Amino acid sequence: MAGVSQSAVSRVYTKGASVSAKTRARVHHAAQQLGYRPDPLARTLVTGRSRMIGIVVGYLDNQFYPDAIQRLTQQLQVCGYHALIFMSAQEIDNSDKTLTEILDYKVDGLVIASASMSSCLAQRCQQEGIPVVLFNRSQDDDRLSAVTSDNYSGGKKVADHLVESGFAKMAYIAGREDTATQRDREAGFISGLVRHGYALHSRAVGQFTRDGATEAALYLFGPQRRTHDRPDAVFVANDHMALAVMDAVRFTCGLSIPQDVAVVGYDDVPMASWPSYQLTTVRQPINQMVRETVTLLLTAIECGNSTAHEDFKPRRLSIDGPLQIRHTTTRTIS
Amino acid sequence: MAGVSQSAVSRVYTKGASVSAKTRARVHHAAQQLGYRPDPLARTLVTGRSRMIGIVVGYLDNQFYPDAIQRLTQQLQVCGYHALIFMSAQEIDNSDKTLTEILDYKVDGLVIASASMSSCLAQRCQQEGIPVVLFNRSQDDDRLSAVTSDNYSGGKKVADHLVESGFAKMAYIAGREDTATQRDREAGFISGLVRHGYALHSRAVGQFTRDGATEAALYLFGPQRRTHDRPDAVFVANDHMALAVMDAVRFTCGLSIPQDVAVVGYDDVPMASWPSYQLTTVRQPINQMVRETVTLLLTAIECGNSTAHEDFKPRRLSIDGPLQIRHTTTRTIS
DNA sequence: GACGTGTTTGAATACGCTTGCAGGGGTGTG
DNA sequence: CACACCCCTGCAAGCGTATTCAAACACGTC
Repeated sequence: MAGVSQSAVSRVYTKGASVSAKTRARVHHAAQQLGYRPDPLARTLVTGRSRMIGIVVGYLDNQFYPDAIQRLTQQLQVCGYHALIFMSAQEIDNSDKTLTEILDYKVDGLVIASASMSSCLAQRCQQEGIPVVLFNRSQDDDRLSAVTSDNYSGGKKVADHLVESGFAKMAYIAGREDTATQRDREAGFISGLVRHGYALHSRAVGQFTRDGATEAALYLFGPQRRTHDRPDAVFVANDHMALAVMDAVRFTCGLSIPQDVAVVGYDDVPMASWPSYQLTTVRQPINQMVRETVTLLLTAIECGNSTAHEDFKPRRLSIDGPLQIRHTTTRTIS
Repeated sequence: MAGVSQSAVSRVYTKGASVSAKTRARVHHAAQQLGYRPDPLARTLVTGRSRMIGIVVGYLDNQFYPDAIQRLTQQLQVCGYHALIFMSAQEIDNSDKTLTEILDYKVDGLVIASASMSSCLAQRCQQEGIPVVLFNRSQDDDRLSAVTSDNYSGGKKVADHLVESGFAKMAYIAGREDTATQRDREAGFISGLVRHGYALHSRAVGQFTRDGATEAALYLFGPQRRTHDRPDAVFVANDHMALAVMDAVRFTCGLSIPQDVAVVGYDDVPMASWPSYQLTTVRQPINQMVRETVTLLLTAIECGNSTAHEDFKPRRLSIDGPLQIRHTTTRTIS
């Protein structure tokens, strides 16, 4: 040491502590020379707060998630928190192991962005006293905070656009049926169609996976379909699947987009704007969603810390996102 | 407590400790009822080992990295370690902040997969006593372990394939010039060309970014090029850029692949096999690379733990990967 | 029953930090 | 000068675990 007691040192590195300018300078100087830096782990041990936020994510194939993780991480870093990323394998028996792992690491809060994570799991975390925010995923249980884009309104916008563009036989390719995200997008879409006097022409399920979407596309547009029985537009529950659908439609079914079929996705992942796809899609306002998620989570953390952690009301935000119109729905008038 | 001392409990949860079957049973039973589980943080505090591995990555736009992270995480989990992911913003002044953050979290080891991380940073970590393995990235400093695919041999295979397929005016689009990965791929490619009596026709730099690659493609294939001065094949330093090149070549330059230009990439990311691209590329044997990386790292950790941590020899592995031939280089004989 | 051997066990200490508490020195007021 | 008051500071008690050390114990043997 160089001059003072150990508690003085601690206070230098604690935000709201009272230290004279003189000792602070001395400590800083000594720390510089010794290369000393306070150990956050030991700090966690005594304060109970780790300044780590867990991010639970299912898979990274869908470019939307790497993108979201990247922004979440950065935003958290700005607020002095660090992200701890958990990959929840989609197997069910594993989810319990994941849970205990998360609790082990004493994260201060949790962002769950994985549709494959059982819903009770989130609840259990919440009950253990750590705040949870669902990201791009909602749930019936309204004790959980959630941030999503406005899926219902998004679906509706797609319907409006397709009708206005002159398409008539609208199909839908669904994600996993057990997710609210999927339900809302479809409900919005169908309600939009109905409002214009249309009904859903046909439907298939793609499970949010590329393979599932490919299969669904083959079902809707494969050679077994007669031309008059074939949809002339399809809304796919997310971009990850929509890109697969475009590939299948073009290269397996030999149809052209948008002349034979219009395609619309949801998310506006980077690839959607690539020249090979030029996919019309509903943009998720990801920056805003990330900001809200972090705000919500940190508020809950502060709140739970200062008082009994029951007084914080969970909120469910759904943020409106614009329809990004690109080539897959713009018919060249011939 | 239910019956025994605290040290006994500790021993129950420590691997090589001697506990009678009776106490073990009693402790387990009590733990079950109390919902007790040992706190890994407190354990870390006293043992100095956290069972966490840091993964440093620059950006996730290039699908290769999410993919790698996913596999690394899983592989580490199997070995009882957990991955802590650090996103190093590419700004230089930030890298120092990143470093201290990493050291703060007392990771047992580090995988660096970010080309944007200054090389001295890795060294400093190494000097602090935490083992480092470079992933998909090599370096002149041979005190650092590294796992890469055999970039030189990969480049050579590309040259062989292009020559054998009858292409003659070979161009190359480079990544960031300051990376060994880039240098090796180019050197292998050129040496391969030379061996067949060819020379590099032209060259541009894409900086491993999509925008950079687009620009490079425009330089090589834009309208200012006369047909006779235009390459008929281009090897791009990675798939992420190669996809951008394909888009630019097709949609901006109006050329067709592979009739006007053949394109080859490196990595074999999932998108390379999508019907829209069908990109010929050198496959990175990612599973094997991940396995080796984890093995190397864990060995170093064990080693450094048992003895003075200087006896572990850094190793540099480069694993051979096959050329995946697809449509972008298969000229239909007309 | 005494003794040696090997296995369990508990008490004590350390890990690096925070924080409540009380004492010490300064300042302003009566 | 005495008093109250406030700002700093050091002391000491933890936080939940691993680990050393010596004591306790079980068992087999002579």
